[in-house]
Amino acid sequence: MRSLGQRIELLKVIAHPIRIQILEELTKGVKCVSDFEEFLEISQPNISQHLSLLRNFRVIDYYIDGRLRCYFLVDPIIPDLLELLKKDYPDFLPGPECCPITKKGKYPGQRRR
Amino acid sequence: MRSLGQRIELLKVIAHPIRIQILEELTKGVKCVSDFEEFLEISQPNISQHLSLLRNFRVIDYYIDGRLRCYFLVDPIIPDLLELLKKDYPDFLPGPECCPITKKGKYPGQRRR
DNA sequence: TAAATATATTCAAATATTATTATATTTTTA
DNA sequence: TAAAAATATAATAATATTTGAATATATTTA
Repeated sequence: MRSLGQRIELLKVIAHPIRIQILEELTKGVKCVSDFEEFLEISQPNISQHLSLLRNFRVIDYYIDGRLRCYFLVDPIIPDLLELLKKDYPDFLPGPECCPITKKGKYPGQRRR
Repeated sequence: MRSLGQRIELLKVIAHPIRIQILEELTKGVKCVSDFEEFLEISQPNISQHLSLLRNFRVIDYYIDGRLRCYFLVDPIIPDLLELLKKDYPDFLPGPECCPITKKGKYPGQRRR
């Protein structure tokens, strides 16, 4: 199991609009840098920086084909995580019994003092 | 379904060592601020700051019991997300066919030029 | 009603993340 | 072999996040 630190690290790595799009794309298969240039509206160096960050955290890796770098997913949690984030949920969990709209209620734990 | 922006926002909110611990604790039930003080090694104002951030993003809410504020989970994705992050996975996904250890291979997409 | 308790708010300082710009590297092609 | 193509790296500037310190608010208790 991932440590707390590793879980946070992973979340931080994914929590970026460019990187999450890169990962979404890679769940569909191998892609090289210029493939990303086609749909990401940022500069090539910036794409490379995000790819290299993802690689440093072992989320993706690449192989070389001539002058292309072909990137692919490595961390197996990624597809599940991206899918879960897109899942439909009700607006909120059922509130605790003691939680009326008035925001008044009784504390369920041991009361101190 | 959450928009891309909402998904990122959610990930960023969770991707913090204190906040993820707060959320883990809240999956077990209602907790007030001084409950958190017992196991988080940070100042009370700092705890309140994180709680208020979580509330601003509609991840948690609270009700009032006298001078206690009793916090609880609101966003239903949280328990699933925290559970997924703790799930055991193999070290990596099976690599693409064309990816030997040598990092050499053939690009599977349309080759440009 | 004054003191104590529980918690929140505000602002500034410290730190971390991200984007930009310029340049470098490697491989292929003419 | 020089130029073009594909990509990476490094340094800096811009921006966002986090913490710390001081203080404020509301409720209960003595």
